[in-house]
Amino acid sequence: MPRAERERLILDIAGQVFAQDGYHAAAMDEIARQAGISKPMLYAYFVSKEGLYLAYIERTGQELVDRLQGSLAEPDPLVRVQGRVEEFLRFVEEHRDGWRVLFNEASSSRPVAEQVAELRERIAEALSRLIGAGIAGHGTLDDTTVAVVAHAIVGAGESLANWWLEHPDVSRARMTEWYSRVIRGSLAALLDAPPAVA
Amino acid sequence: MPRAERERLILDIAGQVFAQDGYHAAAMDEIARQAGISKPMLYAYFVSKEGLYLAYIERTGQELVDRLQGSLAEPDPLVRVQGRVEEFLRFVEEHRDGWRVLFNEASSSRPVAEQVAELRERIAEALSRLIGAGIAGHGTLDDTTVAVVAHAIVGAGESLANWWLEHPDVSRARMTEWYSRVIRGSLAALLDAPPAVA
Amino acid sequence: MPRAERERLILDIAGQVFAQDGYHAAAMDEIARQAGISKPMLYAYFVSKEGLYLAYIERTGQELVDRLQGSLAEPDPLVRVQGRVEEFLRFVEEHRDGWRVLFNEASSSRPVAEQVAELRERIAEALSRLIGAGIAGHGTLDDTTVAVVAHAIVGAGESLANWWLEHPDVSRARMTEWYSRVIRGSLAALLDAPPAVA
Amino acid sequence: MPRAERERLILDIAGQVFAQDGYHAAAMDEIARQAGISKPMLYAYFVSKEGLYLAYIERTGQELVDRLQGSLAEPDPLVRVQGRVEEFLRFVEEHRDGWRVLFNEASSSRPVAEQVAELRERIAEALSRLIGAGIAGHGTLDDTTVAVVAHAIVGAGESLANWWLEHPDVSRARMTEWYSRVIRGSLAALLDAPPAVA
DNA sequence: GATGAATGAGCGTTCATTCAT
DNA sequence: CATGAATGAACGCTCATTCAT
Repeated sequence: MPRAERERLILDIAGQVFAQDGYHAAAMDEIARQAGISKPMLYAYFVSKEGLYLAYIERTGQELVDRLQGSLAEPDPLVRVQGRVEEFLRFVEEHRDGWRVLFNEASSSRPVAEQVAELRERIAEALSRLIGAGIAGHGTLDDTTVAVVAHAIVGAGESLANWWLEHPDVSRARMTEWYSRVIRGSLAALLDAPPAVA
Repeated sequence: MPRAERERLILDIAGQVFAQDGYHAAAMDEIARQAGISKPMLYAYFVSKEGLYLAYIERTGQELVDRLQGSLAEPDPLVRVQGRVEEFLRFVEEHRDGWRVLFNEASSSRPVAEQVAELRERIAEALSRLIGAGIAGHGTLDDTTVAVVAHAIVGAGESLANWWLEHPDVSRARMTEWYSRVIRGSLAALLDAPPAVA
Repeated sequence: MPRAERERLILDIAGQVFAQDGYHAAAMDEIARQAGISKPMLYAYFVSKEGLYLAYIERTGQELVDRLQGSLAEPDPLVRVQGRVEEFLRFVEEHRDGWRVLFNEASSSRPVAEQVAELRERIAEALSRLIGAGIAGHGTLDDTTVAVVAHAIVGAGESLANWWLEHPDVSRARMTEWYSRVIRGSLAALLDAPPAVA
Repeated sequence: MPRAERERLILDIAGQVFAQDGYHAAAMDEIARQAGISKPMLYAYFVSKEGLYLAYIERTGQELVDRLQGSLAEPDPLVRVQGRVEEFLRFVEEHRDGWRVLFNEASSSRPVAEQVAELRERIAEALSRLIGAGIAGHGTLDDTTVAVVAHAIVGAGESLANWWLEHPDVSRARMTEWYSRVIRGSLAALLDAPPAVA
């Protein structure tokens, strides 16, 4: 089995275990066993438990970012927002483990927390660009305001996704509609009037 | 030193340590040392590490909930929202440790995770009631939609609070304004039109 | 409450707890609580956990020895043996806790083990004297042989008593008969012929 | 070193420590140190302190039972009894630690106490069978009487063995003779006449 | 390249024992 | 005289990590 493939396999398993047990409770023994390799191999591939965790977050986070940055070709901003939102919710649907690991367990160790924080930042930035493009023609927002609303939107999305995980009978379409409206409403409310000065 | 006071002191210290190291990495030895008492005392007061953690979450969460549920007397919903938001941000300002423990570290052990999840739920419900009262006269929202937007607002608030912690030079007034607008905008956008059906 | 009486009370409680939980698992906290006094008092009376245990063994053992050494007036050795045996079994019946503590938990700490061993020795010696008197006229046994058979008889009695505790429906009369026969038979067998030389 | 051999080694060491300190006072650290392995290995082999103790009791008890149940071929019951007694005393001689652990420390934890009690029962039962076979032709004893005398004999043996451990200059031959006589005498005395009825 | 076997270091918890009052 | 409050010292157990093969 080529190295890259085995790496992927291990990360998949690790994600499951991390999602189920949490970072600390997850045991390297268990991951190695489920992956069908020996513990020294695990260490050869990922150096340490933290390394494994970071690699998983990196891979999963990258995929999320990729989805969110997918085609911006769509001209209608409204449709564009809905498209992104749907991609996001698809990700949550398809990567429940990844989602849980990324957004339900920020803490753990310092470097892990930082990497997760950085990922959030990247997502917020990507979102900020979308917002910048989206509001063109409807007004202007200074950079800080854009960053803030981007974080608000990211946070709302996290929370909605978690709510959705516990209400799986709600359709993706409804979630998309709700989340899209929250986004549009938030933006509109901020464009509506200049923010209070400090 | 009377028992109640010492209890408070210990919880304060514990909050610091939990916020800094995370639940698992936090050591009872360290907490006892910083609190200036012996480990057996720690156990006499809080039974177990989990007990200590839960007590901290309980106390801190209760205070947050209290603040959010403070006087609803204000008739103008707009002002009312801003009042709540400001209370919330004050809490974050004054209880940075508590905030971190409550909202950056959901996982840990099962009972702990449950207690934190329950707290989020209580906040979302309190918010739902506020929303229900707030939109009276502007339209109607079915219960699910209210719950969803409540969670979106809670998530946005979490995210904004975390952003703020890393940009402490931004004034509370600006944060209040932004967050209030996000809330109003989200509500308005959902009232605007019926949500998509499943 | 006079000191002596309280001492007795404490020992009674301690015996219950020791019998139920064993030496190590028995907690001074528990004993103090059940005795209705504070822990420092417990220590004032008995110095240490071991001291308390030793005091209990001393008191209980003494009572057992006293019973075994009761009136030797009875001229008929057969009746005398049966009398002693019945006293012994009465003790077991009336002091189940004491019996358990004395004979089911020899080990624990070194000094405790020694005290229990010494008690056994005292009982065996008392028995040896009985034996010496009893066999007068039926032959002679050297001192070592007497000591050995005394220990055999003591051990048989312990074992029978424990068996009895688990078969409480068997009457004391039957037990007395059996044990008496074992004793007489053992003695007879040793008198029967000179023991092998070393 | 093959696993089985190390297992044996560890059990030997554990027996020494348990015999010397008693179950509770014996520390896993100490056992590991004396066995020249690390504590985690100890746990890998025996799961827990209790597991180690039970394994030791199991092994040692099994050997004792095996010895007691050795060849019954000998036709002469008198010789047969002496053979068994000698085996028993050999066991005590060769496994002083094991003897102490098995018969001087019943208590400890519940499962341990049960296992030791069960072992005693097995020995008494084995003995009961021997007795049943031995008295054939000399009379009859009801089952309860046989069980009782078996327990008496076991108890006498325990006590004699303990006495012997403190008088090591006495030869095994003398002990064998004494114990055999006690056994024969006890049986004879019970056969002699029907036991008193309850 | 791969692993079975091994461990260092640390954590939560308990309890006999003792001050300060 | 009596105690509530406090602790030092262990102990059982676990797990990420690494040699020796």
